[in-house]
Amino acid sequence: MRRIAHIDMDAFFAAVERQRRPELAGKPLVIGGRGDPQARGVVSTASYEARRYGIHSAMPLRTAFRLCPEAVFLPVDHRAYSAVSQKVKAALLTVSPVLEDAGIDEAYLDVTALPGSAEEIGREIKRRVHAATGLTCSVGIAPNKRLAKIASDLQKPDGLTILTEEDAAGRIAALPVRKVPGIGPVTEAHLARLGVRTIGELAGLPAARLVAEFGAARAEFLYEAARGIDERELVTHWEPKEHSRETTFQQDTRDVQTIRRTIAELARELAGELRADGYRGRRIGIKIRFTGFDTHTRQHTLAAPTDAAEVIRRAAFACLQRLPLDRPVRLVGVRVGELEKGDG
DNA sequence: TCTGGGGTCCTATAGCCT
DNA sequence: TCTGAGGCTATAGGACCC
Repeated sequence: MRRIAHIDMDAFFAAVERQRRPELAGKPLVIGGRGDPQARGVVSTASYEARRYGIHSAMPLRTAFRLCPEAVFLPVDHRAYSAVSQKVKAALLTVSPVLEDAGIDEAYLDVTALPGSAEEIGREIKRRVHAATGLTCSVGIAPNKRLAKIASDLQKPDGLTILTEEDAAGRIAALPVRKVPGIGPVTEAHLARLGVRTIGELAGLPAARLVAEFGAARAEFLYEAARGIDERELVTHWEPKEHSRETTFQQDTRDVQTIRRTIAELARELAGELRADGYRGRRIGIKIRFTGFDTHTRQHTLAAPTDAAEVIRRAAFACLQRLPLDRPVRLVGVRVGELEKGDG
């Protein structure tokens, strides 16, 4: 039987900000966008004090401001959080060498081979993360990744939750299906139309019904998720498949020159990033989001991979020609895919 | 009224080939 | 030559994640 730990940092961005600005202690704190609650942007992290006002991740900053005007709003400082994130991952690697990086504030650890009870291992993980960073995290330990992630979410902040093979099914049955990582608002609504709201009810749906409603691949995922089945191994090495840059205008624009200039800038930034990371890509794409969130993409595959701003810009402009700009534009993005490790 | 930016993966469709 | 099945690739869109 495997033993997988999922580690989730508590209100990570807010915790890092509070650590370097102790005067923020105890205040509702909202991290997101440029830190201007009147500008376009969404909440990346809300401190627990801010959550009491109903503020949560992905909420527009303007809405958060309306809910709690006295909250402190700060811009996202990705570099600072990445630096702390590296310390967290380094601390975790002292516990077990089998680590999957699952984002800036979470990770999976395979702790199967370690001696001691799950409780002891969980406490040791939390102790080492705190010793390295001064921050708290929530930990879930279970027989697989999916259950470990569900477990880490059951008690937070600063929680430790163990799910065993025997009690897992019983303890997740009453949870809403939304607690399963991979079930989002669309699948949740679809299941609700079938009268399914909890993981236990999902487990009651016949496999054939799932296939009819969701298609084979999705049905298999739902079938296994409902039963706590997950044989996926940890992914300990990862290479990026694409790089992209996008930006939302503070006000929607119909001005083609603004759109072209922005695409050119994004292409230049993207090229710099590719060169810094040592990648070249063959697939160049653009994304245009119109007023009303109507989003379109166009892409083109080059004969040879590139990391040159000029080549990316030209291909992006060619893609742009294929989209009629007949409405105000909210967002533009540039993407480079089919990446390969460049040789200079 | 609103709804970021960086990604991954899956699906549908169309064209081409055998 | 026509028709059709199935595989493969390129493209566009969408769901989901942090």
